[in-house]
Amino acid sequence: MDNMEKTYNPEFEQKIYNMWIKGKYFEAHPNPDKEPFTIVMPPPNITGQLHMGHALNNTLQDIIIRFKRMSGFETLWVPGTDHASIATEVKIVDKLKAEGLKKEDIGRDEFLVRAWDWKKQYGGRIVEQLKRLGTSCDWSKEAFTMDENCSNSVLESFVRYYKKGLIYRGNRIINWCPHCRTALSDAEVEYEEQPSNLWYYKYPVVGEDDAIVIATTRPETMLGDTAVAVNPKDEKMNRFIGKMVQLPLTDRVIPVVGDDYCEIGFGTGAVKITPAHDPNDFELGLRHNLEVISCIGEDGLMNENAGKYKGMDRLSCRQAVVEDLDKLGLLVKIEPYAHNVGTCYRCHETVEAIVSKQWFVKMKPLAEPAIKAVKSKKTVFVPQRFEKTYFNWMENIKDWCISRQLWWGHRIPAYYCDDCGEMVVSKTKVDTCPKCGGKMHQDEDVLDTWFSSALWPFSTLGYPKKNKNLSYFYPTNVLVTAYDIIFFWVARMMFSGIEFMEEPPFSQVLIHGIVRDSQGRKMSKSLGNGVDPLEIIDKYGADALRFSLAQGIAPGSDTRFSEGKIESCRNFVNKLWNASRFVIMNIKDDDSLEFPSRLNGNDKWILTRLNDVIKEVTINLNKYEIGIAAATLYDFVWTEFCDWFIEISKPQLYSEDKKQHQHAIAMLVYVLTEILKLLHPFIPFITEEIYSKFAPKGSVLMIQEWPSYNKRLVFRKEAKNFEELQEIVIAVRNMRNEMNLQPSKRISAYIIAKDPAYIKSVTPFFEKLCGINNVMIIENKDSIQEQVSALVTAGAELYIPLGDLIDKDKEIARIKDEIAQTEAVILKTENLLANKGFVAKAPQKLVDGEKEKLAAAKEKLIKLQDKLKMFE
RNA sequence: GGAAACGUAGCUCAGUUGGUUAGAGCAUUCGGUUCACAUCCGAAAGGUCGCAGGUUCGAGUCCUGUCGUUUCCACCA
Repeated sequence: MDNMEKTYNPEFEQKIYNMWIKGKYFEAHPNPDKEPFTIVMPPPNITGQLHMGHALNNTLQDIIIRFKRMSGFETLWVPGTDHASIATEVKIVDKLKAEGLKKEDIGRDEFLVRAWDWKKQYGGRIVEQLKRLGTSCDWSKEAFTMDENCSNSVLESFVRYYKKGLIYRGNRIINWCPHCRTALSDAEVEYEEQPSNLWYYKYPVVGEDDAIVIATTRPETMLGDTAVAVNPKDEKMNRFIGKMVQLPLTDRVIPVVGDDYCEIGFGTGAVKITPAHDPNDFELGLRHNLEVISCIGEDGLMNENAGKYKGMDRLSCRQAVVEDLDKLGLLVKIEPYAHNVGTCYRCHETVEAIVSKQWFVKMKPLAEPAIKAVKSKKTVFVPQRFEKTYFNWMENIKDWCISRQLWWGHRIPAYYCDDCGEMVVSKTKVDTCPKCGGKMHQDEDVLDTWFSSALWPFSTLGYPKKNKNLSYFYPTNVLVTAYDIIFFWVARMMFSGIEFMEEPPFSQVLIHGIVRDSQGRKMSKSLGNGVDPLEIIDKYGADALRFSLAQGIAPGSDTRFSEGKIESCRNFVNKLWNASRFVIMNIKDDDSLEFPSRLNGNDKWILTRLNDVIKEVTINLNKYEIGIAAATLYDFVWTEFCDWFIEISKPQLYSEDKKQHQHAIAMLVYVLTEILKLLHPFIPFITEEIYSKFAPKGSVLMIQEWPSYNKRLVFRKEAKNFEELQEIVIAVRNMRNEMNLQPSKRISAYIIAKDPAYIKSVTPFFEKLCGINNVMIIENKDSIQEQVSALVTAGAELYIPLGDLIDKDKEIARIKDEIAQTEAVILKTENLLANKGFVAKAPQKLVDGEKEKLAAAKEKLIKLQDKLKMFE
C-alpha cells in the first residue's frame, strides 16, 4: 500500500482535479437511460474575483451535483461568466483614463476591441479560481453571456418580445446615473438614508397679496416646477386651486392644481410639482397635462432651463437657490429631515430621475404566468418563505427599462432610417429603409446585463436552436443562489423561461444566505473585512473550506466565517486522513478484503449506525439540508467510526490469528469506503485521494454509486448491546477520573450482565477502552468476597474491587450523587405516568418506554442503596 | 408604511411533523505522548431555550402579545 504522510497536506488537490478533467467525468450527454439533473451556475462577472459568496454558492451546487451524479442521474452543471455591462465598461473607462483618454476619443469599435481584449485577459480568472474549489462543472459547455450562442438568444428573444408588443420604446421617467451616464432599472437603484433638510419657502400668488408655502427636500428642482398641488379636500388649501403662482427665480407663472396625491397634514399641505425629475410628479403631470421642463442634464449638472444656475452641480445649485430665495425674503424655515436617497448600485452616485427615451419590457403580461408557476408549485422555493418576496415583487411590478447608454453589451437590434425616421426591429442588420429606401443606422444603446442573464438557463443550452441538450436538460432542476438577486435574476429567468420555453426554467430554487465575517458584518471592500477564499485554500485546502461553508448552514440563512471554524474543519479532514491512514497501513498484501460472511456484534453495531447515517444523509441532501447532512457525517466519522469502531477493532486487527485480522481489516475497509462515498460531495479532493490509495487501480470515487440504505445490514438488537457496552465503558472511565486513577493503572471488575454471552465476547476490549484487564463475569453479587464499588448501567452491573485504590469517602459521595440522580428520574417518570391524560393520549410506545424506564430506575436505586449500606 | 427572519451554554450555531435527561464546535477545568492522529485521546463543568400569556396529557418547537437585533420591499414632498 502507498505510504501516507502523517499529517494531512492538501497539495494533491491539483493532481486530483486534473485526473477528473482528463477522465471527462464532469461532462454530461443526453442519455435516454438516465434521468437528467441539471444546474446552471449563476454566472460570475468577468470583472469578479472569487469571494466567499461565490465559494459558498458553488460549494453548495457542487455538493448537490456530485450527490446526484453518484445517485445515478445524468448530471449537468453548466458554468459560465457574465459580461457585466456596467462593471466591465467602468473598468475599461478607468484604464483609458490612466492613458489620458476618454471612450469618445477612441470610438465605439476601438472601445469594444479593448473590452474584448480585457475579457480575454481577465475573464478567465474567476473560472480558474472556481476550479480550485473543486467544482465539477461541465467545462466543455462553458458559456459567456456575449458568446455567439447567448447573443443569438438575446436577439431572438428581443425580436420575439417586440413582435408580441411586449417590448416598446418610449419617453418615460427613468433612473439615471450621472456618473455611469446611463439609464438604470428600478432594481438597480439602492436607497440610502441620508440626513437632509426640509426647506420651506413661498410661491407668491399672482395678483394677490398672498403666497403658498411649500416644503421640499430638493429646492434645486424648483427650476423645473410646472405646478403646485394641493389636496382638493384640504379646507385650508383648496382655495388656491385654479390660481396661478409666480415661480421664484424665474419668469414663469405656474398653476395650482388639486390632486389627492398631496397628503393633507404633511408639510404645509402644498407640494411643488417637477414632472421632469420625480416619478410621482411625472404621473401627476400626466393627469393634469402639465408641461415637462427638465432642468438637470445627463451629466448631473443644471442645464439651460436652469437659467443663471446652468452648469452648477445639483448640490451647489441647491445651496445657491436657497440663498437666493432667502435674499428675496421667500425662505420661511429649514428643518432637519432624514431622507432616502436613491443611489446607483454600481457606483453609489445619487441617481437622478430624468425623462428620457428608452426601451422597456411590458411586465404585467409576463408576470402573471410567472406568479402562477410558483402558486401552482411548478417551481418551489426552498425555504418556502422566499415565495412571499417573489410574489410581492411580481405583483407590484413596473415596466422594465432595458436600454443602457453603454457600449459593452448586446446592442439593441433596432434600426432607424436617417431620412424618414422609420424604425425596424430585426435579428439581422438592416441597411436600407423598407419604407423610403434611405440609409438605416442601428440603435446606439445596449441591453441591461440582466436581459441576457434572464435567458441563461436555456441560452446556455443552445436556444433558440432546437437541439438534444436543450430538450434533454431543460427545464433545469434547481437554481442555487443567494437571496440578494431574487429580483434581478430569479424572477426574470422565471418569466423569460415561461415565455420562450413554455416551461419555468427550474423546479426548485434553493436560496442561501450570505457569508458574513466573524462578527456578523457583511464582508465588504470598504470595511476590509473580506476573507479571500484562495488564501484559505492555500492555507487549509479546498476541502476544509468547503466543509466549513457547508457545516451549520440552513437554507436561506446567513452564515459567519471564522478562523476557528475553518480550523475545526481542517482538523476533521485531518482526522479522516489519519483514520484512513491507519486502516490502509494495516492492509497486508495477502488480505482479501472480502466482506465477512459472519458478522460479530461490533460489526453489526457499526453497520446499523452506518445505514442509519446513509438514510439520514440522503434524506437531508434531497431536502437541501446540507448543514444537517454535514453534521451527521462529522459526528459519525469522528465519534463512532474513529473513537469507537477503530479502537475496538484493534485487538482483532493485531491478532495473531490471521482470520481475525482479515475480518477486522475487511470491515474497516468496507465502512471507510462507504464513509468516503458519503463525504465525497462535501470534501471531494481528500476522499478521492484516500480512495486512490487502496481502491483497485483506475477506480474513481466520484463516479461510484451512492450508498443506499440496506435493511439487511441493520441489527437493532446488537446495536443496542453495543450502546450498552459504551455506557459501561463511559461509566468506568468516569469513575476512574473521579477517583484520580492513573490511566496506566489496570483494574479488575466483576460484571453481572444482562447478556453475558455478549459481554464475554467483548471482554478483550475492556482493557483497551477503560483499563480493565481482568473481567470476571458472575451471576450473582453474593459471590463477591471483597469490598467493591458498584456501577449500574442499563446493560450490566459492575463491581470494581476497592483494593487500596479507592477513597472510601469519595466513593460514598459518588454513590449518593448517583442515588439522587436516579431518584429524580423516578420522581419525574412517576409523575408523568400518574398523569391520566398522558397515559390515555400519548402513543403507547412512549408510555411503555416510560414504564420501562421507571422499572429500570427503581431497580438501579435498590442496587445503589445496597451498595451504600456496605460502606456505612 | 408593509413584509420576513432571528433571539437556545462564555462565543458561533444545530435542534425536521410537539414526545426520554435540549445537542455540537470553539473557549474553560482536570487527566493523559508505546505503536493512525497533540490538527490528538479520556473526563467534567456550563442552559429557568428573550419576556408574558394561551392551546395541549406534554411546548425550545404551535398561537397571541411584548421587548431586542437584522434584512428586504415601498417611499409622502
